[in-house]
Amino acid sequence: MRNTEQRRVILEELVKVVSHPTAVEIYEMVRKRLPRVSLGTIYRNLEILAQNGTIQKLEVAGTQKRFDGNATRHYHVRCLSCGRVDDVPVPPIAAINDAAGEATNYDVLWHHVEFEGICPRCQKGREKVAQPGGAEVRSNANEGAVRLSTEV
Amino acid sequence: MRNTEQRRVILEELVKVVSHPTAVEIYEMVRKRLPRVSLGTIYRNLEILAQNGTIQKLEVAGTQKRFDGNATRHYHVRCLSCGRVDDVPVPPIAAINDAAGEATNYDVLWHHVEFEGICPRCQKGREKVAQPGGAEVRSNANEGAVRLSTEV
DNA sequence: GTATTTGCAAATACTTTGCAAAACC
DNA sequence: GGTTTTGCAAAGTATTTGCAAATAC
Repeated sequence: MRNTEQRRVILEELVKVVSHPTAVEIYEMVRKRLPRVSLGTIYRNLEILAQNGTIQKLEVAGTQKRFDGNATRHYHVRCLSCGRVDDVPVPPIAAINDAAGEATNYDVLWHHVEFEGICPRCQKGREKVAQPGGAEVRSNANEGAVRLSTEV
Repeated sequence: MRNTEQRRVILEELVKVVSHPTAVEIYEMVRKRLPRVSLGTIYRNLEILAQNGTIQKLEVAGTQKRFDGNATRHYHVRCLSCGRVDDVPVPPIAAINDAAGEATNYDVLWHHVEFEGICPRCQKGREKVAQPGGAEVRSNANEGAVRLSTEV
């Protein structure tokens, strides 16, 4: 895999934010640094990076796929009002894979959890806002950004 | 809401199967009984029935939405090999909503769980089959079809 | 009789792909 | 220099919508 500027910038921008942007949102972010980048390149590279395990492609509710610069598996929560998607810093419950396997005879490998609710902003009256309020910078500050524990 | 034949047949066909068909699969099922039905009508009615709470629109991984004639909330498992989606007869863990709420400051209302693994058929060698093996009739037989307990 | 719903077709939304030129190693 | 990747544009897939005719109540 070649180290192209486009690929590098896409990854840098995605890792920089805690939001879970769509391909088009990433396109807008990258375009500020590489104005001639194309949307096709964004999609191609996000796919490659996801295959790689460098990032995660999220299959959350809604029409667009979202991408997560944190490749460690973790749960997500989606705001029913504004659509934003946040991480849920709670240890994944690996044990339920076995229970599901017994109940279905599937060989269960993993699971995804998507909580739904109302985010703190929307609780404070900013209701029915369609657009998530732009990309937020990833930080280690303690603004609810509890560290994810390792998978159980 | 009017009781049209199309709407009635769509619901009947959906409730009849344990698979979680896509709109196009439902279209094919309904078309056998109402050959002149249109795909637009299928989409419009599935949307109405889901709003209603009569059925569920599932946001599972993949490009197409799937529909579930069982409106009670329950978990699902998806086969990584053939793509089929089955119910997981395990009681939902309502308690984790609170944990997620505390961890994120969201007002968490509910959650969805999607297990992923390999279904019994694919374990037996039928690998890499793209098409789920057709609609299966819903039954109360004990072929793994454990009754779902009520939401906790 | 009137409002809802249908079938049809066109439009929309998101993502993928073909191809020649450019970039990487 | 040969292969991978890019930008661009066109195509593909899933879903939604406008509208006149048909249907339910």
